[in-house]
Amino acid sequence: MTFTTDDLSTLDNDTHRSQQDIRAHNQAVILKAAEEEFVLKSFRGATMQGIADRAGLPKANVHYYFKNKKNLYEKVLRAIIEEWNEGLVTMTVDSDPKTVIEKFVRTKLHQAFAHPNRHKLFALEVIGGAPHLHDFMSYTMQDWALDKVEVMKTWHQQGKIGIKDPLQLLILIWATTQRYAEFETEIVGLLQKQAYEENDEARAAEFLIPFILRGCGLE
Amino acid sequence: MTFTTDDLSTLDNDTHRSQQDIRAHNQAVILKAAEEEFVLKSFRGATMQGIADRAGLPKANVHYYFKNKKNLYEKVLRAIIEEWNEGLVTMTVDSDPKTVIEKFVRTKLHQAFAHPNRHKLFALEVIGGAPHLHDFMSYTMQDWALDKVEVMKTWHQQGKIGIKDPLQLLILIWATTQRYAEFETEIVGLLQKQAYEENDEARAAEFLIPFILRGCGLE
DNA sequence: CTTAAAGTTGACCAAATGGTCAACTACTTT
DNA sequence: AAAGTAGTTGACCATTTGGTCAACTTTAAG
Repeated sequence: MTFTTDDLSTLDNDTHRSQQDIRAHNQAVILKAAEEEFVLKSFRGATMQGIADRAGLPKANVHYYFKNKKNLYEKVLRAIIEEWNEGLVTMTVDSDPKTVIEKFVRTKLHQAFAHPNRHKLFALEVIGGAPHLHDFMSYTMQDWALDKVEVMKTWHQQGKIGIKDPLQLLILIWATTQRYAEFETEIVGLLQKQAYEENDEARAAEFLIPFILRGCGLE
Repeated sequence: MTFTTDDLSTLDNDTHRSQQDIRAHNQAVILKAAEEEFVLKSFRGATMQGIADRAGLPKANVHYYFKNKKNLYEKVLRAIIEEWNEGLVTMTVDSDPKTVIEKFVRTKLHQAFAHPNRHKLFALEVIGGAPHLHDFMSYTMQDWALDKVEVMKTWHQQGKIGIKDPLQLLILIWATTQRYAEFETEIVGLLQKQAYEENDEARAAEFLIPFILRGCGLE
């Protein structure tokens, strides 16, 4: 898939458009609509009609671009995995723990605020037993995680970090960063706002990073 | 509601049972089945037939005890709110931060391991915009949270705690404890197990409590 | 300009599913 | 023991919804 979900409004409806543009544009519009609908209603609750309405297209047109609902859902999930891969931080035995951890937290937090719906969808999947993400979680993610755990264990042996059980640290970092996306509804309420504002990401980072570094015995 | 979901198998099928027992028993069986089905399939994806099968009863019998699907769902949600209320920790300006925070984390963590499905269902609700929990979150929860934030702000002014922005701490504690329930599938995989074992709660506590206390500048 | 290919869309269908109901059985009360 | 109440259940119905299709319009190619 080569299209993007950014800038969906570049092309006018009454201008002549190349078929390539039409494909890319419509697929992107549909994917965005589907993402919203799936987050709000979950897989079974989302309807093709609802997605079509959100995309401003007739239902049959959605089926023209995506074979069926499951296929569309899996295409939406793919974006999640791609973003996950972008968040990988290189972490070796020789890295500086403080630098690496700070960068990792900052990246994850930024992704959470940038694409909350993707994180929500990922969470919905995992909570429901990850039926569509099973392979990804059993291989890609687990391999990456256990490798990083080994690195951090070495750090601990070298006295560079005060964490005996790095898997728990990894879980904590994922939990605390992704939380701002997944529980947006709750947190926005606690902040007594209607939606996140620009500085909320910075406010979270300003709290989280020193907190986690202190927790690791790193300052 | 006065029945409980514990000990569903006390009563034999071929013994004569009082109608009171029958009611309590069947409602409990159905609620438990519904909880599982709703977690796995979400509200719309769960079917009354599926719940009935899981409960080992005909579908019409489920409708005999619960007016309709929405009603059943709301009854399941009620258990969540009740558990939430049990997790409240008294926290006043004069409390000892270390004691209170440790107890709070431990209680929340214990609830997460004891009733993962309830936490998953709560998360599903919040992610989907909390349509059924809106009042609870806007009043009960928010009042409690903002009150505790004020207490912790006072602690900070008194130099008893190194946290300027206690709301973020509250979010972090909820995130890290509830995570073990919500992301059970993922974490169990990372632990390379089929399911949590007895010591996994202790292992999480052993990591989390000192980590959070250090983060708060409390040891 | 003509032919082919791509995109659009209203109408339609089959399956799934929430909910009802009437007939039936099992308990409870007097 | 008889009458009344509570619980059980298969059969049924109306609605929703994923998916198809054929007729139609627009863009591309020769």
